[in-house]
Parts: sequence; C-alpha cells; structure tokens
Amino acid sequence: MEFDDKVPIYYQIKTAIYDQIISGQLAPGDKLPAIRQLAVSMTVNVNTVQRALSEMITEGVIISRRGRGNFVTDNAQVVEQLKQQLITSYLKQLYDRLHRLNISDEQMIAELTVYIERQGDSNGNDIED
Amino acid sequence: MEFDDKVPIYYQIKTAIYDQIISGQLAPGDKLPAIRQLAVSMTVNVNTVQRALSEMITEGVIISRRGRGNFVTDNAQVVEQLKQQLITSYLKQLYDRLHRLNISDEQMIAELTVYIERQGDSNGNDIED
DNA sequence: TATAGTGTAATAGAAAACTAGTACACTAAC
DNA sequence: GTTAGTGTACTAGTTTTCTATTACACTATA
Repeated sequence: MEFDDKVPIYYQIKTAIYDQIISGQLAPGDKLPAIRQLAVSMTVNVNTVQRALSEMITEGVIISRRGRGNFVTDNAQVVEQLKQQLITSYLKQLYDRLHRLNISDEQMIAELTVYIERQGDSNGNDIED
Repeated sequence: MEFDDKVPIYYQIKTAIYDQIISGQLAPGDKLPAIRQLAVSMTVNVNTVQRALSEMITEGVIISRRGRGNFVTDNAQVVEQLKQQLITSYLKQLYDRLHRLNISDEQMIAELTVYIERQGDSNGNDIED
C-alpha cells in the first residue's frame, strides 16, 4: 500500500479500511484480515495496524474479539452514519479549500463537472451506482 | 492560526500562504511579512516558517532577498499555474475519495450541490467571483 | 493438553517534526 | 560606521510516529 508522507500511516490505514466498509467491500459482520496479515500486506509494523484498529474500535465501527478476530459492526446504522460523516467531511474540505481560493459556488460545480468528464474520458471507468 | 494535527505544520503554513496568493490577498510582487512576524502571528517557531518558505522559494513562487524580505513572484503565469495545479489536486483528492466510496459521478455533483446550498443558507456568505 | 492463530501491549531505538536559542550574512536608513 | 530589521542556518532537546522484538492473554481445533 502506498502512503502519503504528509499524513501518519496509521491514519491512512484507518481511512482505507473505512473506505472498504462504506463501499461494501467489507460488509457489516464481516471479519477483517488478522492484524499480522494486514501488517504484511501493507508493509507496515503490526503496532501501526493495531494503532489504526484501536481508533476504529473506539469509534464503534470495528468490534474486537481477542483470540477470534476483528469484525465490522453489524449495526448498519453505524456504517451509514460513518458514510455520511466521511462524505460531509470530504465535501467540507474541498469547499473550504476552493472557497479560500475565491472560487464561486458555480465555479466549484463547473470545475468538478469538467474534472469528472476528463476522468471518464481518460480512464473509461465511469461506474454508475 | 489553527493547525490540523495530522499534517506537518510547515506544510499547512505553505498551503495557507499559497491560498492568499491565489485568492489575490497577496498580489504578484507583494512583500510577505517577515519570517519572525509570521512566526509570532502563527504561534510557531521561526524555523518552522522558514521551512515552509524554503519550499515555496524552491518552487519559484516566492522570491527571497536576504536582508530585504520575501516577495511573491511577479510572474503571473507562475501564480496561474500554481492555481490550476492546486485546484486540480483538490478535485482529484475529492474525486478519488468519493470514488472509493462507490459514489457515482452524478452523485458527487449532486452531493456537492446540496452541500453548497446548505453552506449558503447557514452562512449567508455566498461570494460571487 | 498442546498447538496454531488471534488480539494487545510493553520496551527500545530511529527518524521526522517542532521548539528554543543562538549566531551569521545581507540591506537600508540614519 | 552603527543600528535595526531582514533572511538563513546551526545545535540541542522534546514529542510524535514508526519499527523491531518480545511476551502475554484469549480462542478454536486436534
């Protein structure tokens, strides 16, 4: 897994796992790969993975069973709430950033639209939900 | 100045100054506040500010004159290019993040539109460019 | 009961970021 | 020439993050 060197690794791991849960790659109730396996596949230390998991456990999204494994909460409401929370924080960040650059609301939408069109053209991976 | 504790402080300082340049608060040719003054106003160490400035000097956006001060490049093309670069990187980050959450292109635009409407309603600070 | 696999935590060391302090070099004004 | 203000850089210490290593506790299986 490739890491941005501006953000702590444990935080990026946490985000990556949240993305998998929200996108459905990990369903409510699913068991996560073992800590040691995640460490190997991400090429990081076991404790770094544990650090990421700890926060997700504290936030109630991951349920930990010592000796058995870590599981995605089967409370779909928790996952839905997490989804809304992440989407809103991503939008807020973009909005704040573009707003600080004096870009109007209309321009923001226009720029995103153009960006998406370029992504669709160059990648051909325009997924419809 | 308030800092996000997930990103190095020098990097946030750099971004903040780039925002001021692109938004026009700092015009091409303008002199920046002295390193020591920025350190005081941001409540950080002089060397941290210098670290941020060093990168901007290396990137050609800031021109340094020892004993005289630091100046925004008067090459408007550099500023324009920086603007496009930042906008694109912000859009890419949002696109990638929402795409990983399995959100379709149409949904992305819809979500941003709704978010903007909510911002405009609650803040009343909808600026037109 | 023993073993393998699981999560959790502690210790020690390294690297990066930040701070405090200090000093040097350049510039402009008096 | 002196002074004040400017940018640049070094040393030393602290904090945070990460790694490596080790060990402990829990669980399921044979």
